[in-house]
Amino acid sequence: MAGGISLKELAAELKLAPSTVSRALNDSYEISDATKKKVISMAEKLNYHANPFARSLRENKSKTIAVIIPERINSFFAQVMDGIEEIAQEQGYHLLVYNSHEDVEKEKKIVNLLLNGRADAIVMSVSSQTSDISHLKKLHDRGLPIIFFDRICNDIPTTKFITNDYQIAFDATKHLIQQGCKKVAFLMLSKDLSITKERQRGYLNALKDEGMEMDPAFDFYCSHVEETNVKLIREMLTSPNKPDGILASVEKLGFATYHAVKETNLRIPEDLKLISFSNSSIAGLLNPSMTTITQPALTIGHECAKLLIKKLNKPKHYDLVDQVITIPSKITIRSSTIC
Amino acid sequence: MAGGISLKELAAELKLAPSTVSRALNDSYEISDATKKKVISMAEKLNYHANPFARSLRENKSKTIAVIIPERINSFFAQVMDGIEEIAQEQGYHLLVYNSHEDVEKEKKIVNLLLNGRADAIVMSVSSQTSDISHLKKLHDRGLPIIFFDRICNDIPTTKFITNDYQIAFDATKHLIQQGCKKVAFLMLSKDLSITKERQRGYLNALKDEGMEMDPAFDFYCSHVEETNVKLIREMLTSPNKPDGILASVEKLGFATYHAVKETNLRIPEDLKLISFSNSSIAGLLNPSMTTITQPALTIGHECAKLLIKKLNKPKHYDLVDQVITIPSKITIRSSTIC
DNA sequence: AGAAAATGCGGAAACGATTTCGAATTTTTA
DNA sequence: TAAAAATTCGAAATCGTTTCCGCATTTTCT
Repeated sequence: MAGGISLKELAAELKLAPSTVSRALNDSYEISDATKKKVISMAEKLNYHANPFARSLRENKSKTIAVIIPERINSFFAQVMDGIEEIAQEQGYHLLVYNSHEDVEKEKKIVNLLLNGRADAIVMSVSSQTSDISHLKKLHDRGLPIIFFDRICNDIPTTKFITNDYQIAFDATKHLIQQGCKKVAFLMLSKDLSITKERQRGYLNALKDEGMEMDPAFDFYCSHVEETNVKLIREMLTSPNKPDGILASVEKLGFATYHAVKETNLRIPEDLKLISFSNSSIAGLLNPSMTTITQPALTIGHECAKLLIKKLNKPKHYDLVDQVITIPSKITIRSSTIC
Repeated sequence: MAGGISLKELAAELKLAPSTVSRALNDSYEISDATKKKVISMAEKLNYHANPFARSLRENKSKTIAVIIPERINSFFAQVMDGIEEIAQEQGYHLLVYNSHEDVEKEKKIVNLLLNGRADAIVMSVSSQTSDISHLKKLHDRGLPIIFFDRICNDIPTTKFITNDYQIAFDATKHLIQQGCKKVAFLMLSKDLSITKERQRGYLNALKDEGMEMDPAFDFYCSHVEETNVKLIREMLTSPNKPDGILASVEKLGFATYHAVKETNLRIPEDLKLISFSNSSIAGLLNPSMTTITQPALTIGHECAKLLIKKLNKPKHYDLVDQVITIPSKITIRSSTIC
């Protein structure tokens, strides 16, 4: 820093030893209240700020948490980020944020960047392309605390936070069927994703539970290219064997369906009922408004950060045990599923 | 780090001096190719990673840029972030991200956090509450490079990136009038914001240019509380003296207007025409689809990062001269402004 | 061939904080 | 009042890099 003053200079100004000044600023019991006052007021007067790198070097911790998300323009991830930041900030932690853009190669690069200890811990949701997890294993093997949320890695023994993916997808599918859907399709990003597996399981079990056959054509894989998805969905919706209900396993596919329905003579909800995972407040603005599965994004962020910081503050007392913690979602029924 | 090996240990393993190893890894001309090879291969074998804090301490730079935005759930800011990250990553910079939540007190806290040199530079867009800028002045006076975008601080002599706020608001207002609007209202967040000043100027000048009187009731200040805004806008829209056109100066107010219009017998665009600043792809999904002013968010992010990194890499050769760089927006005409 | 320059590397200081160890002074205790 | 204990502070080591300075050895030049 340009005008920065060091501890040593501050000590000289006070005619004290650097060790004394350091202790005074850290409120050590070894220092008298009198000198503490002196030191603190002089520090303020001279605008002293401890160099974070010197401290990190010495203490071997950076008070920094890295967060890796697969996309930024996504209300769910944005809310989780807000939740993490809220807790982190009140605990004096800083956030290093990375966007993998659903690209496993980018994700690997980011992970490699974090191998040097720049961050004390990691919170992440994997990209939809991530099936090989050796890069994440390496991180974990190095002893870096890591927590997954939403799109988790079951093979890495640590704590994960998710929503009740299976149950809520089950409920959502049931809801569609109850509203009269005979042919329900399931839209997903990638079969490797933990969330698609669980949500798909809920979808399939709901079908089975209702004695409905499952049409393989309705297991609908999408890409991460918006235009392609819209085109594919539209093709499905205009084919002879078209579904009359859709469960979109991620927000972007819900919106893509609305896009696809436009320039089509299909009507929602009369011809097609739609329910989608989404945390966007805009769902209620669409016409017809969209029935959504809303994840507890802020809470997930809070819990991730709380647990991680507990672990970081007392490494011996807390452990990131290998478990999956579930925080339930809520279904908000709107016009896209009821005539 | 747990399994981390230090430069000294690596040097011992190689039977070389730490200085030599450091130079070899940094590709110094003083080291022969032979030993460079040896050092590099051994470093890879032993999984050596340079401690970033030791380096930062020594070099007095952190390869880190702090970004402060007023809200995260906002397609414009999210896109700018993506743009910044793209350039930053390819130049080896990390991003520390903070959300001020439109709260000037939070903004001050964040800024104070950055006074210790944790970040080499700052990119920011101020909160809507920010009128006193002493905290930002302090930052700048300390010599920390700082760049503003969108919501800028004219009183701080540095480079700022904005869009053609005046002109595009002028054009948008003209567009509304051309579509038959007689009474156009202007929705804004806070009068202190640089963007509202410019956009309002464009709006007012367009009215004047068309010989239209400006009704003070149509200068419409909103809060940052979503529900309040919706209520206020609805009241305006159902009052005797109601506008037939609206220019929303930020995305969230455009959406709030759609919300307000619901549960009202007003029709867009027949009774009310609306154009809003927005970078959301969902604008096209609304019914009727929303005419928007789309800012070059990604480009703004790119340019901020490029300039800042140029400055950081060659502090002597580049300066953050006191100027405002304008990158034009585009109006995307959709159904909310044409019958 | 002898001086000058270039090459290749090691030693040690420095960055700015924290902390261990120790010492001096003051207070308490017997 | 002498000894023990508590209080308060200083000197120096340490974290892991980078870099200034120095020193051989080899190469180049005249």
